[in-house]
Amino acid sequence: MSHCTHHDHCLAHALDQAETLCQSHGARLTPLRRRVLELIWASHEAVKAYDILSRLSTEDHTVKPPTVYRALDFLLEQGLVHRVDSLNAFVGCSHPDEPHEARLLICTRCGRVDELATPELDDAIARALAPTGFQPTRARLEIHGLCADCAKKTS
Amino acid sequence: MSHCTHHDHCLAHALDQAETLCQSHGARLTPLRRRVLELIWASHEAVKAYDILSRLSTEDHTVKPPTVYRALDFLLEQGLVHRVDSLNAFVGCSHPDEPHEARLLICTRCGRVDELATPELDDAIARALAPTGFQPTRARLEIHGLCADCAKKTS
DNA sequence: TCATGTTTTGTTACTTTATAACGTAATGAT
DNA sequence: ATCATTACGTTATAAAGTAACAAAACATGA
Repeated sequence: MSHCTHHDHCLAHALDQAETLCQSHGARLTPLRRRVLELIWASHEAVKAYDILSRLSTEDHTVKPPTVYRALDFLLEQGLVHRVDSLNAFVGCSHPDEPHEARLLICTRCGRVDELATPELDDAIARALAPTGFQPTRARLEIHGLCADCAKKTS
Repeated sequence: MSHCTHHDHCLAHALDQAETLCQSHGARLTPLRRRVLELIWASHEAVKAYDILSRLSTEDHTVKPPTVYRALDFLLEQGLVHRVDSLNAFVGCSHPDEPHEARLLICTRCGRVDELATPELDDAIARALAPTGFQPTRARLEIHGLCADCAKKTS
């Protein structure tokens, strides 16, 4: 998944997974919601709500902001996308089958966003939190820098 | 610092530290910038730019958004405040003397924002990152939940 | 099947958050 | 005092997000 020579596969896989997941959750992946997810998965970069809006607009001029934000809300609820707070943007979740917090690696050169899924990190956060008495409900980590590919090219 | 019965001390300390730091960095903590910092330190909660704006406006009606955002940019550059991406808001940095990444604990009940400064966490992030080849420049962690005080009250 | 409640989408209007661009004033160094 | 630099004022606009209500689609039991 890290090197994606045939991005169509990522896209198709993401959509398949979304269908399956929504069915098992009794959630309705409507054509609109599916289309938005598709636009988000058009790349591995974070996509802005208004970019989705303008792309949808070329197909259907009636689309307005609430349409997009509602679809995004749905996708967020289903865990199919993550919001990238530091960019006001949205990115497809690479493993929506098991719910998790967003741990994002954001390349400042190519824009690619990857997820960092390691239990060790979660443990470390839990351990750091323990002595504080803080009861977490949501923990989001966003790391900016150069992805491995871009680091190579730049060095 | 966690229990702050006399918040005036936090405020005074923060402003003193800011003066010292700016002097040692050759940066100018102008009255305006100082006032914005003061407003941010008026509480331990994250403050929105437009709230700062409206408070400043009661003193001086000429204040416009760029004024506030420029002051905020300065304070961010100097490491005197952190931006809370998940809230579009700003909070005073509790230890600006040693530069660091934002690791924020945000209480969803009382609004208080604290910093979680443990080298172990930084190490864990570095270790998690190592095998990916990702070269980080910025890493922000924002944890929402109940602070120790509010957790007690709620349980 | 059709009446009914629920969910989804359309629509209008607006709020909140943030920045670009350019002019003026204050400051500091020589 | 002059000049360069930095900070601040001002106007306008861009970008991001939501509230509120109407219409359409769907689903489900009588």
